[in-house]
Amino acid sequence: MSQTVDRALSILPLLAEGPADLGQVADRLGVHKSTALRLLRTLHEHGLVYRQQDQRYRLGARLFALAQEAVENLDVREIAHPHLVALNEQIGHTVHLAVYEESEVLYIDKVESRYPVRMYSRIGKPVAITVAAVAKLLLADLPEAERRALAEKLDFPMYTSRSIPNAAAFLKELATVREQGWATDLGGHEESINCIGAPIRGADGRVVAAMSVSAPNVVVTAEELLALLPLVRRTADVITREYSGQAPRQEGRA
Amino acid sequence: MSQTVDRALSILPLLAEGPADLGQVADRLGVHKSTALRLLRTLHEHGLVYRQQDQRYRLGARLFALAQEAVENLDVREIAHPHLVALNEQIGHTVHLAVYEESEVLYIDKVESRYPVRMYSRIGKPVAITVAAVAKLLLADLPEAERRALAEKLDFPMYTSRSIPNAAAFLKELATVREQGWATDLGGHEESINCIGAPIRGADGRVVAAMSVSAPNVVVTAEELLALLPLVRRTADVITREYSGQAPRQEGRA
DNA sequence: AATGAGCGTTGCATATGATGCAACACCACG
DNA sequence: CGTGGTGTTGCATCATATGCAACGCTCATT
Repeated sequence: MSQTVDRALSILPLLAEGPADLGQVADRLGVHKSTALRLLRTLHEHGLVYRQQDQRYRLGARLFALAQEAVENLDVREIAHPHLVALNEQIGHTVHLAVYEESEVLYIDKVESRYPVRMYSRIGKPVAITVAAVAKLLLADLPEAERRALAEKLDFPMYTSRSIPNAAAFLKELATVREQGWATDLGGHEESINCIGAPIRGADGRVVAAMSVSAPNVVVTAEELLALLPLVRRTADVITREYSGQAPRQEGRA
Repeated sequence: MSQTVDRALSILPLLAEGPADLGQVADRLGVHKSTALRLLRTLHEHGLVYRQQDQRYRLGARLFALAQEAVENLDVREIAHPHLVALNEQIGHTVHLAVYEESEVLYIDKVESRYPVRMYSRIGKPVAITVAAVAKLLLADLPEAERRALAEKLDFPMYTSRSIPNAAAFLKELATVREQGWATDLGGHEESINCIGAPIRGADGRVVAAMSVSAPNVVVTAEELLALLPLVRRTADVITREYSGQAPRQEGRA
């Protein structure tokens, strides 16, 4: 809609691939160097882009700060967090919280199992949308049309032999998930990892987030993990109740 | 430099404070609603902004993805990470990695303590720049003029009675840190938390990052923590060697 | 039901502001 | 001491962002 802004923003994903110099940016944008320079300068002033010693540009620090603040303002996350921690303390495995947005599913919180300390950095990473339990839960609740459209658009990479192979199978799986109110991923993403998940709903009954528990089958078998399902669903329900409870997001700040 | 882009980008920090509707955005930008609409639409197309059901805008998912990719492209981080993990396994406390950029110091990696008492910090979060050990290390290496200018510009909040109170004391502390090649923060940010840190240098000898170990004094006393200093410094040196790696050219810094 | 207030949205005329050009400055390299 | 590759600046042109006013919609009020 706004050409100038559009061009400027196009620089960001470009730099996400790695640092680039002025000429490269100008070329990839298809604009004059001087134009690219002005855009980069503006991005720079806002801290979204940083210029390293060799004069090349890369993504800047404010990006983190923004993503940071954004995630902290998500009220589902805030409400859910203590419950996720409690669940984690009880059963020990990794617990995830995810939301759906603009054809992507992404983790917005994670509590690590007591295993080798993993990176915080997976938060924000797009989820394997065709196989993850949380993805199934979130997509299963989309309106029919949107669900169908999305399924058509997706790729179905065969991470493992048990990955969901195509749109038809995917839609069928979503129907099941929708029906039963919980979801699994049994080795569909990584051969040895199983997940079980349950939905968190808003006051209107729509699914606003999904949580899951993941564990490698060297630790617990799929059956043992499934035995935890009632506990997981109960946790999700508690969060749902608190989230849809009153109306704590009635007003922002002023 | 580019007014349109400038305005568009100004929307991001504004939304970081919390969701806002079109009118609010237009007001705070001082532009017509229709203008704000176009800017928001452009931001939306790039996924930086998301429109929730109530039509209000908030920061979008791509922001995470970008921050994600950005941090993954930092080579210091990549090289340092395994060493940080190893150090954490050896001593158990929380380990941080931070860089300086544009008058801010921010964490780019963190390995959690194995102890139940954890420190609140987040990757991407700006560090308390006047007191943190990593901040001292990074700032101590700035050119004289820049260091002085920055010190003048800073606020010196008294987080605790041991916080550094003013620019003069700060510059003095930086001189010490510069001299000795390591830094501490003994209860300067939170009364009960101590940190020790060491610098990581590039091939030219300039400090490119800083690492620290933090522990609450209910777990280890400051003296016990300081006893770990040689270990921390050694780790930092190993990272430095690997990072400034290939060309074993002796640096020209004295 | 009817009315109106408050919000987001659209098309359009205007001139602001973004653009590409060409010339310049700088550095590294031969 | 040139020469080719950078990044940078000032400027004339016109593309493009802007504000306006009118419209459509939803919701609350009567």
